[in-house]
Amino acid sequence: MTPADSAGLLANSALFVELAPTALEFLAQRATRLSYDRGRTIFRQGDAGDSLFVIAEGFVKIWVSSSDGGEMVLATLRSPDAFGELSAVDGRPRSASATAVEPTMLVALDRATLLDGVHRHPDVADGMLRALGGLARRITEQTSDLVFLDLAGRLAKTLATLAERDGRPDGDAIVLALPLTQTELAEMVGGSRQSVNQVLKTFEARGFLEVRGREVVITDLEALVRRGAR
Amino acid sequence: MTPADSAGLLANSALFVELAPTALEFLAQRATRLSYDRGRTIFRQGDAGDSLFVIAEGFVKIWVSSSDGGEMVLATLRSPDAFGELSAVDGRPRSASATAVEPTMLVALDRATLLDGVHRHPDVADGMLRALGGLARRITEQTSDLVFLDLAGRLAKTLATLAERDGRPDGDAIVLALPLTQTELAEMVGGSRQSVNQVLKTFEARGFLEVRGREVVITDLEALVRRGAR
DNA sequence: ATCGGATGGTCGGTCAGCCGACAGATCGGG
DNA sequence: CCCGATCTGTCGGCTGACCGACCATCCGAT
Repeated sequence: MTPADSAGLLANSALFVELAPTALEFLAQRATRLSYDRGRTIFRQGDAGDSLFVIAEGFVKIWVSSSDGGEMVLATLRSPDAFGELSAVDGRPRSASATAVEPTMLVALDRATLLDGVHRHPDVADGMLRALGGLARRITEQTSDLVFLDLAGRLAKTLATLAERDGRPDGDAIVLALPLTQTELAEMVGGSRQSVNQVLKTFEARGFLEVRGREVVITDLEALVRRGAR
Repeated sequence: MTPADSAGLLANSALFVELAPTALEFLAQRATRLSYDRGRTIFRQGDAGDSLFVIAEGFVKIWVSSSDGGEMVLATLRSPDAFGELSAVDGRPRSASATAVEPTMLVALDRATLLDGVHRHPDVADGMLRALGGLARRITEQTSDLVFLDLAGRLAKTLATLAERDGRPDGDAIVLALPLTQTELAEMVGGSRQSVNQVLKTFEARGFLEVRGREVVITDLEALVRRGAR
């Protein structure tokens, strides 16, 4: 991947849309490229590290863990999403861990480059501010969902969101070929694996979806959205 | 309150520490001042509005509500804390509501001023980025607490945090004279009023604290912190 | 001083969701 | 293509926490 490729990628990410070509070039020339095998850790909660990553290809999960082994998945991301913004912005330790769920290629920008970019090109600042704002909004919504919705509601909402982003239309239905196990799905909604499996089955019984091995075929998105509404 | 007073206040807030005098003046001259009676709504979730507020005096709670009447308190703030950053940064509707819990005076900066400031004074951009980063970190922690900690753990942690910020030392103990009802305390930790009351009593029985009407006297902060650790 | 609405304290009944356990299905590396 | 490891599906017991209900107390306003 050449710097020109990086520039094209960065221009796609929500962070740097509508960035002037000079600003884009400034960033692209200082970007580094990394690749990770399936299952590889990109960084760990508590680590030092100040890079921001933009996904060129692959699938990444962002998660936190508790001292007694529990895990919670905060987000699943694919190209052209970005992550690692927090440490890049404030220089403090990673607030969560990142793992490549599929073979993944990343473009990395370090803190110095980013701050430099912010100072030289105000549009970069705008992009970063919008990105952090979006992040804060998403987490806020996740927090209130944990309080206001029951497990089935949270699962319905999560599936509906995944369907919109990752779904492959197939007639009326939407096929979700997620690289996620039910355990990981459970960690996304803050529930146990067993309960998620059970809810999935009730959704199937009600005709909202079909579970086919690792695939979930959503047959009634409307109903799912309704079930996940507050 | 004069623009000079505003400048002094803004300089105190975490947002604009170490800001050059010229940048500070730029903001202070464009700031407006507002006051709210106890119980007054500052803005509501879903409203249009693009101002950022810095608290000059008083006590503000930030909260979200569900369609069926539930409420969750995301944060309680006092001088020189700031809020409303999200809409100020991205121009989208308010992600939460803000209410003055005590008589409150605010200094307001609107989106146009802020973006202008970001472009003219890179240090303003730094401050905003740090502020949003801190916000995202706090909410992330709150989310994982909701998943990993039980009600008693969340309450212990919340009380410990409040003690650090709002506590008045009294010998070995720390007196918390919160303008919060137990219902509001429950909304802060995502529990019911009755359960919070019950947990409070078990903490009292174990000698962690004493409940004296609206006041909570923390006698064993260490124990509380331990109970709230993951 | 008095009154009414808000707040605090407490009790059981009920239930969503956790957990351990186990069998069968499926996956993917060699 | 094979085999161990991982993942799915399901059961039943257990319990943290919610919820309605009720009374006592407090506080601010008249």
